[in-house]
Formats: sequence, structure tokens, C-alpha cells
Amino acid sequence: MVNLADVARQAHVSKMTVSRVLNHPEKVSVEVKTAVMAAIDLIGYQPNRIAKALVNHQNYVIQFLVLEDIDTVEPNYAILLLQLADVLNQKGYTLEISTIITDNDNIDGIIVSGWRQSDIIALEALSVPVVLYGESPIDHDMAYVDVDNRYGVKLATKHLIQTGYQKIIYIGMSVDLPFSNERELGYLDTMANNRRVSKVYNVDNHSHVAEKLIDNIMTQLSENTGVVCATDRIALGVVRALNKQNGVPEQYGVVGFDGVFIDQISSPQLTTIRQPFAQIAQSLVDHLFLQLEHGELGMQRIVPSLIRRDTTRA
Amino acid sequence: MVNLADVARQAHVSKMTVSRVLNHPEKVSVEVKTAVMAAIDLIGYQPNRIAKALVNHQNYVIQFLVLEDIDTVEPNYAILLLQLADVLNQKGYTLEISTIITDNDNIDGIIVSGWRQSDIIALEALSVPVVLYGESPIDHDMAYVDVDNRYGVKLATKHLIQTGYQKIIYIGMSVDLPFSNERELGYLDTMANNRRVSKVYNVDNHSHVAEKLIDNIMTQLSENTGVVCATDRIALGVVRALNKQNGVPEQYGVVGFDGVFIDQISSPQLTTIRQPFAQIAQSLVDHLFLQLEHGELGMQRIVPSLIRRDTTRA
DNA sequence: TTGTACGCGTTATCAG
DNA sequence: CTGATAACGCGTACAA
Repeated sequence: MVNLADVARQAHVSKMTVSRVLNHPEKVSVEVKTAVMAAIDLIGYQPNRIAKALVNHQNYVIQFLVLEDIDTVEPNYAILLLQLADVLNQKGYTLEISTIITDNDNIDGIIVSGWRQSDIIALEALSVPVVLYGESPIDHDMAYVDVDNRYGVKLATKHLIQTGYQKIIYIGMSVDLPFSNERELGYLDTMANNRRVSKVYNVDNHSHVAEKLIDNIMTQLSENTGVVCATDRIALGVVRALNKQNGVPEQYGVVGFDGVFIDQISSPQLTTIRQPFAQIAQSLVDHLFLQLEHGELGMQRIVPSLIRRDTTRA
Repeated sequence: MVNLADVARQAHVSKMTVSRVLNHPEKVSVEVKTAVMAAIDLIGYQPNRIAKALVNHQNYVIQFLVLEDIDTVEPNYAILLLQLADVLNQKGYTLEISTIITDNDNIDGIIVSGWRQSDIIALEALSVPVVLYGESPIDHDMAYVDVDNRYGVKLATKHLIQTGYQKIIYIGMSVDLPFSNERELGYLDTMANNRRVSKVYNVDNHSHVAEKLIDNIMTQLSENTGVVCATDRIALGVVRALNKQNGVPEQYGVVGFDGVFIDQISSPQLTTIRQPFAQIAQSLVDHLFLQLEHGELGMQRIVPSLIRRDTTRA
């Protein structure tokens, strides 16, 4: 292991100067700086994150707290996780994954996904900065990043209207969380604005449950109906049910929400609202550091986009 | 932050004694031990991983190296990643994710997935222990953990034979890697042992490509055929194609391989070979530490199991 | 069985 | 602008 002292020796300066070249380059003369950089290149010095952490009282570890059942976790969470790790890595941070809330001196901050209302109190009590993935409950002041759920479903609903579906229904998730409420509101708002009569169903987030729902209400479903779905999983089941008489996209239109994986492997491929996970991960990390470095609680809604594919008319 | 010294003060002993209670409890008297433990509980001491790392010249960081395109990474990799993080966490280790091979002083070991033959040389040259996820190429001596691919496909093939399908074909992946070769061999072996005529096709690992293949060869496909598929993605496409005339599982049987996610959301739900990712993750980590602590290169094949669902006869 | 002194690699402080 | 020194929290070697 080559360390600061080695570089210092090579460049004929003190350790402090080397450290400064790395951390406060503006406080050191140009000649010395270039000499030190050359020495660093020459002997292949890599700063030791551990020693740095010790003096700075930091850990360079961010915890990703998954409060949902890890076995049934959606692929989107997994993709978020990969992106997150990548962004953190760029900043020299490392990732710790946990499934339980616990106050831990060995981490610098927490990013939480899959939380429920009942977790919020415990999360607020934590001694390190926390950023929620998913909009914060109204009466709590916590940093969060979320996709703009309402806007996303508005896009979906408008798209169905514009492609000429007459009746438009919504199939949501039976959970009472901000994100699902927002999605429903996106539908209701758009319908109201366009003087359409709205109709909402709710199911658990499984394709087979959604399929069964459509099977059951199929007789009441007039042709030329559009179905806005709260998730791609639901959309998948809906398409299956509707296609038992080969109706998508001509007689029936379907739009999902998530835009990760399921939409691509399905047949026909789903028209969907895509969540930009790279952006979300970046924003999550940015807001964590905003809090870490400046104590500011930020929040951001990331704008999703419509991906037109084969379950709505061209 | 409460540290060793605080505990020592509370327990009226020296720091060293506290350290010993934690690391070499057998070298300290019972009374002192209990007193120290009480003090630790009382003031809520948590050992500082950073300071420990500094003296031990360790990082408590394991790198997970993903050499496949991170955007198209399969959900199974993601699930493996989650499990991995969990196992490491239990050992006080943290995760770093990388997509490029690089010699890095800030990690203690590397777990690699999605590697190709051409990566092996660079991986062997690394200065930290490496464990491959996926069987090592024959002429290289590297630690690896893999699901027993050959055995898995044997299970699949036998199952199709036992449930009475007459002709049995195999659809593999067009990549030349040990795991895909092993899967193909599992099919060929079983067919030979049962004096059956084998027939192998290869496609890219996408459901739509597999669907198209079946569409194309449908006329040559006699009824009562079983299809062994190298992945769930392929199986999904095969089922879709075959079901255009409603043939699964009566006229045609299909078995996939992976057992994560896709098999559950598909309709009908896929009969598949399940990879036990929790076990795989545990084994990957175990073998990494075997190398770290004892310099031993281990290898293990994890036994997968058949999940009977709705694409083969009962 | 228990304690003292020192060092791990880095950075902040303060002096030059 | 640059350098010497101390300190971060812990574990090892050695001493008592």
C-alpha cells in the first residue's frame, strides 16, 4: 500500500502539502501542485478512504433501507438500487442494505424505500439524515424524492383520450399511500377536466388479480374502453384478460406505470409511464448530501414520460 | 459518539480490557467480562468499523462487479445483489458496485457476475480475492459458485419425459459460456440416456425472439412436444407462441430456468427450475472469505429445484 | 489476568 | 504558501 508519506517523499514535500493538493488545490502553488500530481501518478497513489473517514468522523457509507418484503421486491426497486450504488460509488461512498430501522453509528445517511405510514415516526427519530423515496405524508417534514405520480397518470389518461377511447376506467392499488393516491388523482383530475365520467377499481398489485377483475367486469365493459393502470403488473393482467377476445389495442387500450422490464417482456409490449431511475437515484443522493452538508430538507418530483408501444392505438 | 474509552471509564477498566472482551473474550475473567458487557449495554456502545478497519488494514468493503449492461440486467441479478448485500451486512461488510474492472485499494474482495471469457485474464491479475458467479472456464483456476446448470436442465428434461411428452426439443442461448454449455449438456445427456432423439435450437435471450422462432418452426412441431428452455425469458416467448392455438400444457409442455419473477407474472405460470439465490449469495460470500482468510480457492455448485406449475401436465 | 505505549493514514490547526 | 504536530478510535506488542 502506497500512502501519503510515499508521495511526499517522492515529491520532496511534506505529507500536508500532498493532502492539500488533493483537498484544497487552490491553497498551493502551481509548481508544487504539478510536481505532486506527477509523483502521485508515478507511484500510483490511491487515497485511503478509511483513514480519511477516521479523521473526518464520517463513514462513507449510505444505508439503503428496504421496508418491503425483500423476496417480492419489484424489479424497479432493484434497478433503483443498482443506479444508487453507482452514483454513490462515484462519490466514494459505499452502500449498506438493511431491512430494519435501526440507529447505527456506522452510516452517514439513509435512503428509504417501501415505507408505510407507520414507519414515519421511527424514521423521523433517527440521528442521521434520511431521504424518502416516495412522497412524504402531508403532516411530516421530511426530505423526499418521487416520480411525479399524478402527472404520470395524467399523461396516461390524456393519451387514452387522445387516441380516441370512449370510456376510460382506472385500476389502482388497494393501499393507502401518497403515491397511490396521487396516481388516482391524476386520473380523476384529467377526467374531470375533460368532462368525462370516471370509474375507479382497486386491486392488489398482482397481474393475476387484475386479470380476474377484468374477467368479472368484462360484460359491463363497453367496447372502445381505455384502461389506466396504476402499475405495469396490473396492466399485464388487464391486457391478458382483454386479449382473450383479441381486443388490444383496437377495442381496448391499456397503459401501465413503471416502465421497467415488464413492459418489455410482455406481448403485446405495454404502453407505459416510464420512471427515469437513473435520475431518481441521482436526485435521492443529491438530496441526502444537501441535508448532510447544509442541513437542508429538499424535495423533488421527477417527471416521468409516456412510452407509446403496442397496447394503445398508434 | 461513544467509544472504547467511554466504556472503559464506565466499567473502571482500561480500554484494552474492553477491546479484549469484544475480540478475545476467553482471555478475560468472567467478572470483568460481565461488568464490561453491562457498561456496553448501559451507554450503548457500538464498535467503530472505521477505526477497526484502519488498524487491521481492511476496508470492510466487498465489490460486486457487474460486467453486463446494467440497464438490461435481469431481475435475478438484482435479487442476487439484494441477498448479497444482506449477507455481507451481517458480517459488518458493505457493498460497492462497479461496472468496470479496476485494481482498487479500497476493497477487500470482488464478486463478479456477467463476465465473459475475455474478462478472465484481467480478473486473474487483480490483487484481491475474486469469486466468480458462474462456472469458471476450464483452463483457469479461479474460485466460483454457480447453480448446477446441467443438473437443473436434467430435472427439466426428465420432468417432460415423465409427464409424457413424446418429442422433446431444447431452446438454448446463443452465447458460448460455461453455463449455457452446461445447460445444453443437461438436455443432451438426459435425452441420450433415455434413447431419445435430441434437437437443439439457439436464440438470443429475449421472449420475442423465442416467440418468433416457435412461430417459424410451428409446422414442423408435432403435437405432444415438450420444450426445454434455457431461461424463463425464452420460455415466456415459447408459451406465447404455442398458446396461439391454446396448446399448453396439453399438446405442448414448457419448462423454463431461473425461477425468479417472470415465472410468477406469466400466464399460465411457468414450470421452471428455480435458482436459490439466498443460498448462492451465502456461498459466494463464504468462498470469498475462505480465500481471504485461508487463501483457499473453493468452488461450489448449488442444486436447483423444479417448480411445477401450469406449463406442464399435472 | 490486566494495562501502557504506539501506530494505522489522514486532515485540521497553527506556526513559520 | 508550506510544514510540524496532534488527533480520530481501535488493536497489537510488550510490560507489569
